[in-house]
Amino acid sequence: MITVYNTLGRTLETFEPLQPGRVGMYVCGPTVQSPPHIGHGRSAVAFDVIRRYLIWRGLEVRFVQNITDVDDKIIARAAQLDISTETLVKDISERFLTSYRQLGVMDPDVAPAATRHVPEMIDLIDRLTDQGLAYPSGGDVYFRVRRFDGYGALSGRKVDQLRTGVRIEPGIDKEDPLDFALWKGAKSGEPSWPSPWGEGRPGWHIECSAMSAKYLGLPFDIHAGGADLIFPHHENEIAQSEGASGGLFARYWLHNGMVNLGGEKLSKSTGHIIDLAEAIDHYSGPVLRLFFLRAAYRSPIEYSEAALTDARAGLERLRSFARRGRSAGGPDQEVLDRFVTAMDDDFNTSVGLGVLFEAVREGNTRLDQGEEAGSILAAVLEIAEVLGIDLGTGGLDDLTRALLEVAHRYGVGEGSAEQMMEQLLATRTASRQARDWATADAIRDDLAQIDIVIEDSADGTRWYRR
RNA sequence: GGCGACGUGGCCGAGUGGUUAGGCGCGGCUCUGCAAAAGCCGUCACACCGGUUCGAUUCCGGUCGUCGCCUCCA
Repeated sequence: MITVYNTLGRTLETFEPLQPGRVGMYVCGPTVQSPPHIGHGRSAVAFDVIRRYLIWRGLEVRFVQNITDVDDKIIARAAQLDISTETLVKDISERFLTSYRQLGVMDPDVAPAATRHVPEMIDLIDRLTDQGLAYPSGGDVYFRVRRFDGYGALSGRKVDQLRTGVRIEPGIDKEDPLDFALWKGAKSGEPSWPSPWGEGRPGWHIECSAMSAKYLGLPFDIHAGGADLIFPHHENEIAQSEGASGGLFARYWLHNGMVNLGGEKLSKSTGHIIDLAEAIDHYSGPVLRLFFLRAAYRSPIEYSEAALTDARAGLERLRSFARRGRSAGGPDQEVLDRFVTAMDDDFNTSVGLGVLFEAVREGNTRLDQGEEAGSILAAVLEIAEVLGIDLGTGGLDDLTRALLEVAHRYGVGEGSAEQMMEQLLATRTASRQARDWATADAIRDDLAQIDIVIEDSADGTRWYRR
C-alpha cells in the first residue's frame, strides 16, 4: 500500500489511482528563460524517482511535463540578448534536457509546449468567461478570484487575508486586485496569437490547466511541482480547471522542498543560484542525484560543498560493492521488501537508501567471508535502478590515447583500450609475483594519473575509473 | 501582518511514546608486500521551559531560533 502526502488536505493518504493500474502524472516544468539551477535538478529527480517507483510497483504511468516557452521574462531576455524568443527557447530547452538526462531523469512521455496549445487555452478561457468566472478588460482577460468558492483550499489561504496591495499592477484594469491574468493583450513587437479578445498571449497558469486536461483527462491522479508553486500557480490552476469543468482537477498534489544556499532559497530573480550544468560538471550527475535522494523529497535541503563531497563518498561505496561480485539468482526478497516498506511511505528515499546501504554492508560481509552474495548484489542493482542511481563507472574508450602512453612505458603493445588495460594488469601481476614492488607500484601510480584506480584483492586485481 | 514547515550526535539526514536508522568524517583494530577496498569496535544525539504519562527526542502548551509562501520562481 503506497501512501502519499497530499498538499491538498495536508495529510498522508493511501494512493489509489483513479483507474486501477494506471497513473496520470503532471509535473510543472520550467519556464525556459535561463539555464537550469540546482533547484530544477532536485525537483526533476524527486518526481523521476516517484515515477520510476510507481512503474516498478507495476503501475503504468503516463508522465507529462510542460515547457513554458512564452512569458514576460523570456521576451525580455531574448530582447536583451538580441535573439528571437524561439532561439532562446530552443537553446534553454536543450540545456534543461541535457542536464536532466545527466541526472538520470527519464524523458517525459509528453512534453507539451505552451505555444503549441494556444487554441486549447483560448477554448478554456472562453468557457470561463461564459460562466462569468472571467472577464475581458482592455485586451486582457482576468479570472474573478472571489467568484470561485474553493479558492485558497490548496494553499490554506483565505482570500481576505492575502496581501492584496502588492498584487496591483499599475495601469491594469482589474475589477479586483486578486484577479489574475488568463490572457494578456500584446504590446508591439511581442509574440502574439489571434484570439476573440484581440492579439495576445496566454497567462502563465492557463497552460497547465489546458495541457494537463488534454493529455491526461480530468480528473487525473498526480499533480506535482516545487513547493514555491503552491501559491499562486497551483491555486490558480485549480480555480481555472475546476471553474471551467465543475469537477475535480487533480487528486494528489505533491510538492518538493526547496534547495537552499547559505540558508536562503535559490532564486532566479535574485541571481542567488547554483548553475545545474556547472554542478554536474564538478561532481557528476549521479553524485548530485544521490545528494538529492539522501533527504526526503519534501524537506528543504542545504546545498554545500561538504554535503556533495559526502554524497560522492557514498556513491563510491555503492559502486565499490557493485564491482566486487556478480549478481546471481533472483534479488534478495527481504531486502526488496524493506525497500518497498520505506518507499511506500511517501517515497522516503532517505530510508530507502538506508536499506540500500545496509544491503551493501551485508553483501560485503558475505564476500569477506567467502560466501555467496549474488542475490544481495542483484537486489542492490535493482534498487539502484529504481532510484535511478547509475552504479557503472564507464568504459575506457576515451582514455585510449592516454593508456597508449602508459602501455609504451611498460612494453605493452598498441591495441584497444581494454586490451592494453588487460596487458598492463598482467604485467603488473607478473611484477608482483617477482616481488618487483617498484614496477608494480609505478604501473599503479601511472594509471592513477589518468584516473584509473587499481585495487588488489584475494580474487584478482580490479580497476575502475575514478 | 497572515499562512505553513522545521530545529536530531563532529557534519548530512531519517524516524519513533519505552528497543541499532543510514551515510560521511575522525580514532583504533583485522585483512594486506604497500596502497585501496572491505569488516569489526568506539565517537550513543534529539533547541529551551512547562504539562500529560509508569516512561517523551517522539503527544500538548509556551519561549527562542531558522526557513518557505503571501510578487516571477522547481
